Amino acid sequence: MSRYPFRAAESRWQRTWQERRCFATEMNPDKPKYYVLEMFPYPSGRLHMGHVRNYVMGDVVARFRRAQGYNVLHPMGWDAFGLPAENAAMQQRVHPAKWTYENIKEMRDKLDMMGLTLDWDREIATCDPDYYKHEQAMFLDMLEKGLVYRKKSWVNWDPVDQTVLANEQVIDGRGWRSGAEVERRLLPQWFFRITAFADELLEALQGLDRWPEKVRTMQQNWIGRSEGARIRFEIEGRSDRLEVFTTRPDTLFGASFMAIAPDHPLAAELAKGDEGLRIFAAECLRGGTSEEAIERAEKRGYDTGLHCRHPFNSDIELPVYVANFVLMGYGTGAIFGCPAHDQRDLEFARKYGRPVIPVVLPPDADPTQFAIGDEAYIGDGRIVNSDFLDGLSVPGAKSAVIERLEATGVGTAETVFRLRDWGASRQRYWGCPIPIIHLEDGTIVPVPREQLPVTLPDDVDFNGSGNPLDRHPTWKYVTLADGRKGVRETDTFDTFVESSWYFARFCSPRDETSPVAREAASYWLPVDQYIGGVEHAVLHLLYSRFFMRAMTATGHIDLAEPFAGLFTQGMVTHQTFRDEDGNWLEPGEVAPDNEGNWVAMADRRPVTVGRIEKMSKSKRNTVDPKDIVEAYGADTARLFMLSDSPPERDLEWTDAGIDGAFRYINRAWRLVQNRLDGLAEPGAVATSLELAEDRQLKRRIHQSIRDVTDGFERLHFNKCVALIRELSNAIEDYEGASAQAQVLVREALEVLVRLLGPVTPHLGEELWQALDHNTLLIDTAWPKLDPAWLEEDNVTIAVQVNGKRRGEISLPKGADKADIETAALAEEGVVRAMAGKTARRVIVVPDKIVNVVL
RNA sequence: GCCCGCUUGAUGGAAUUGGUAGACAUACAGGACUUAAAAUCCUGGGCCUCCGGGCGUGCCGGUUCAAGUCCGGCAGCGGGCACCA
Repeated sequence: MSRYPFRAAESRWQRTWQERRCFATEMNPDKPKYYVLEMFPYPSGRLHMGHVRNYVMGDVVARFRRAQGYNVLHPMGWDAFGLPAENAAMQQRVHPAKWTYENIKEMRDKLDMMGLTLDWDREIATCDPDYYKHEQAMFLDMLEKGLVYRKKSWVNWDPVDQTVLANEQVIDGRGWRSGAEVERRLLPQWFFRITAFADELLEALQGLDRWPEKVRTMQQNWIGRSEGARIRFEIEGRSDRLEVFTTRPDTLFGASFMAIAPDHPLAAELAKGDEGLRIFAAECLRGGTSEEAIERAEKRGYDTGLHCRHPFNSDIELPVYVANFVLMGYGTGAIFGCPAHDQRDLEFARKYGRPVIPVVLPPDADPTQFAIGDEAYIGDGRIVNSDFLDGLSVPGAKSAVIERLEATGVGTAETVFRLRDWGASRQRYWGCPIPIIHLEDGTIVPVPREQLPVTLPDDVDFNGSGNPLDRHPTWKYVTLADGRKGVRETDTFDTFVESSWYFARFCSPRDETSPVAREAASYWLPVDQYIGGVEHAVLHLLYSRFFMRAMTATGHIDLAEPFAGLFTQGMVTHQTFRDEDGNWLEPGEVAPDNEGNWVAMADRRPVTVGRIEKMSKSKRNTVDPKDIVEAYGADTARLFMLSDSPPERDLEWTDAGIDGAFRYINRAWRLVQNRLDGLAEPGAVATSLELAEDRQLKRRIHQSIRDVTDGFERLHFNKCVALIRELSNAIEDYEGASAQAQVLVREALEVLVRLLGPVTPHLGEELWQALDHNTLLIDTAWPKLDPAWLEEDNVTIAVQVNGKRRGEISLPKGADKADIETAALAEEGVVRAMAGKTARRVIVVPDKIVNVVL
């Protein structure tokens, strides 16, 4: 039994594609464009299965769209700045640049073995000054436009990585990379004013109809828009006011205390003269948020002794507390407490003996009986105990209060966002330098444009704590043209800055004068299909949406939404194994013994089969793509990646699965080899078929074209694979041998090979050549659907009696209702099930189903 | 706590607008070929059955001639956010 010689074939076709420069892309206004992009990798040097799944999906889309006649842009680059390079520098004494570029080379080679249609002419690495010089210039443009600013702020400090983290990088109070508990520090930082676009970023989510609902919801929650009112309370004995934000101004008459955050300016001021308050505030602020998850249940407060005056009723006394549950980072850092209608306020009021005054009466409640127990009432109802608001609904009362607040100058309607500005400074060497100079007199000036880029120094000492740039003996000292002296900003950008615009750079990757050439950008952007992990649902995707708006505001581009279509693929998972001592074992180190129990191959000791988890080095459950490609070929790996599991779900890696894919590759190859004899000439198409079996195969061919096309368009790769296998099975089962049959088989095989092309491109080329074509499959058009052949001659119609299937009838398609009913009532199983009774009603859905109701 | 998603054979999963549940695979069982094994090919199967049929898409209820699909409630699993005023 001969086998498909995949090793020779794959390297031969990869060489052919490369020699003919098949994947080099150019603008062509006469063709519709299609920009497909996978989230670019961090060049760790290791290509893992998650990458492979991601890039294979993108490649299928690229090849499919190309066959459909699109001018496809499918580039690749490297998210090359970041901590691992610096860590490697410290541990292995290798320069981050050297380490990074060596990894890039390594990963490029590994990617190439998958047979991807990447246009390497457009390759970019974000650590290249030719890339980041544009980023520095854009930063200065944004600074001029007020989209960048510097402010001292509390930051999340990662004590292990010795750097600042963005809020998005803090997970459960721990650094996203180091896992260390985050501390708070007050540092001057550069911020991107993402909040300037808060409303727009939220509104525009509506239009992203080719994004997963889930991602849009996550961004919506992250931006977190709340409508309410800002109210200024008079403080007895002081001239200043206490400003609060509330979404429930309708409950203003239910207020019974005020609370401010421990780090509120007023609290800080009072703490100077109040030792107890200072200790209390310090306790509240200590530590990360993770420990607080436990003590969260407890609401704690400190009475400042101050009192606020209720804006509409001077009889209501409002003592001011510093409270641990009020956050400085949201609203104004101060609230009025309305215990009856807010759970936190209720718990606080019960503890500190503040009155609980219901002001919203639930619709079905008895006004004389209603009282608040352990649970605040947060629903709608009729306003009571509230002076001029009595009798109004909640929304009605909101407007009425705001109107009165504005009339009396006490408050205003206000919308606040949970979203905060993006702190982008990092105290690290291996990042893009922030092009700023701090002069001796304390002023801060941009690096003069003609001096850009500010490049990183090569001679750096990585042994020491904090930022190596800061310790460099000479790099940071500068003298301006006018003689003023200063030091460079030694912070570098968060690496999310680079990834916020790389997709735009791919349009004109070598442009010297601008980040993106206008013409190229307007031709290629937006990205039509972006594919990557859902872990970037908020961070990278939100920053990129901001960056396009900021680049538009600074005149670099004219685009709001970078990604018209987004797809988030699932992870690649694998079974885990542990030995008796609890050590993780690699899949290659274990095997089932004769009784089917898993044992370690080395010493035959029993092994526990653990959970199926994401492939990771620490669990040792990874499979190296290189091993798979060497053993089975790239096409097998590609096919397996796309089979069975829907792409948005996790894919469990199994040996049985890869074997199954490998078997199909060989089977498809044999199918073509076995049919070559006597086959009609290339391109032949069967017409006017008489035999039923011929017509059936012809119909199957066109159904396959229709359904596979639809499947690829919706990225339903698993269904496409199943459909292609069905077509293979149909061709295998077809037994016709006439001259006409040889034409039909020729047509069927050519369609099969073209449908397979995006998934298994090397096999595709091999079979296309075997079918006597001297063109490349990569240059061949997608098969054309002829809807005329989709029509069935006869249709099978199921017949139900009282909703239960009792038989089926076969009739010409389009038979009229009366004929269908007659045939259905005469069907043997139907007659038996009716047992002599008369049908009360017969429902006929032509060509589909009949239901006889007794 | 709040928000979102998911739940279909032994397993991964199919099933446009409600219209023959289980496509396509994987695993398994039986057979063919072989000295033998691998590979390959063929056959089988949701479960139960007195062979008429009965029951089946997490559970309970509803709408409908007809529900995996729609509605209400519940449970389990997964994910996101989390003292957001």
